[in-house]
Amino acid sequence: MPDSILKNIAKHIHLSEEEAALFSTLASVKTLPKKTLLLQAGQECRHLSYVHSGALRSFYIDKDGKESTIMFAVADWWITDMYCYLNRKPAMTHIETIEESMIFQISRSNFDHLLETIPKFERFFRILMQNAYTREQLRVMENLSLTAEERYHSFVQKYPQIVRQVTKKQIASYLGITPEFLSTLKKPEI
Amino acid sequence: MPDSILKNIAKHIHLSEEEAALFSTLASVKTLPKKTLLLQAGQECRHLSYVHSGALRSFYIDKDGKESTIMFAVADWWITDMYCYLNRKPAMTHIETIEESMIFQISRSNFDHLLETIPKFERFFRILMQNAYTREQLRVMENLSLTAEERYHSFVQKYPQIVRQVTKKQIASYLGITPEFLSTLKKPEI
DNA sequence: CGTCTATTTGAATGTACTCAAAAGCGGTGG
DNA sequence: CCACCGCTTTTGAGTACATTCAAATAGACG
Repeated sequence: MPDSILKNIAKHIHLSEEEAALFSTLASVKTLPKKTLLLQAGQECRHLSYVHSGALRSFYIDKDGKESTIMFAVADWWITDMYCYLNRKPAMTHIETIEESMIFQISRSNFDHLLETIPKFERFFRILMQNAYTREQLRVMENLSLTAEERYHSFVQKYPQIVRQVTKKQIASYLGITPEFLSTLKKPEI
Repeated sequence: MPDSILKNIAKHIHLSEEEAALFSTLASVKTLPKKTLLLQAGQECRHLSYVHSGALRSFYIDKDGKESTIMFAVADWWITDMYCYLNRKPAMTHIETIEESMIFQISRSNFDHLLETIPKFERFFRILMQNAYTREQLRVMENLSLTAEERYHSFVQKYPQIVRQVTKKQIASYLGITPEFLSTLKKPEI
């Protein structure tokens, strides 16, 4: 088991050897080929996933069949349908691999167990949720105040690595514009 | 000191008498008239506020002077410029009272102190952040997949209380549309 | 009552969309 | 290794949704 995920955790809390060992027993590794559907809307969302390598995205399909990308997750990111994972509701989103990916998964029951046995994880997930919240809030702010072109440039600047790993069509669906329109926009200097 | 805030906390964690008493010493009460500016963009964001009564909003003013409402906070909601509060950065948003309001405030240093002395608060804020995150993510999803009219109806259905306390102009700036356009939309049945 | 802001209405405009089609690119099989 | 297939990206014409600007009306507050 690569220790990328332990390093990710160590950014915010310190785990003893035993705690790290316990944690390792609660997470499982998976290697998934490109274009694998990890979660389907309507299903129970059983796993919180940490991306060791590769790239995934979560997306919503609306009543007209239009896809909206909710988030991308590349190396060192966490991804799940958080609302449905935490509240044991049927998933609203789909999650798929964009390329071959190696991930670590924590089931919902192991998540609860983790919080009970190692309360420090409350702090870890508090910080994780806090960062996710402020990131989403900034996204809302940009959606409200920037033009499509400005949002595109901001995305490229903020997430250059993601830009390398996903298609323009996927970026368009993240920004809330059509691929045709994205292609008319001035290309940003990277 | 009214115990609305202690009840809010009790929704997620149990505090002993002593812990509740300690908490009370770390929060301060304020009563603010209508249209009071609580936080100004550029200033340090020193406080996390819980709304006992009244209504507040946070908003961003972009380079063209356009206001975008980031969030409303009515009774039993928490509000601050979270990113700037947590990272001690200058505020990006303004926060003002919409009507006379009574709030409880926790300073950034008392926040840290609280987490250290009563670790249960890590859990409380984890849940608070988690709810805020999933709420923002749903908002992003709706912004991407719904028309302006659908978003308006969804807002009215989700937050009927907020609709009663704020102006249509403020709702328009939350939805990312102009007041003129909001006024042409079909009124939802409440 | 008078002033200030919010709300509504309408005309002209613009941003981003749809639809169609061509060009580019990557993966697969012969 | 290269030709074909499917998907992505680009380009363009016509359209629609939402904006800006202007002005009238309605409401709130001192």
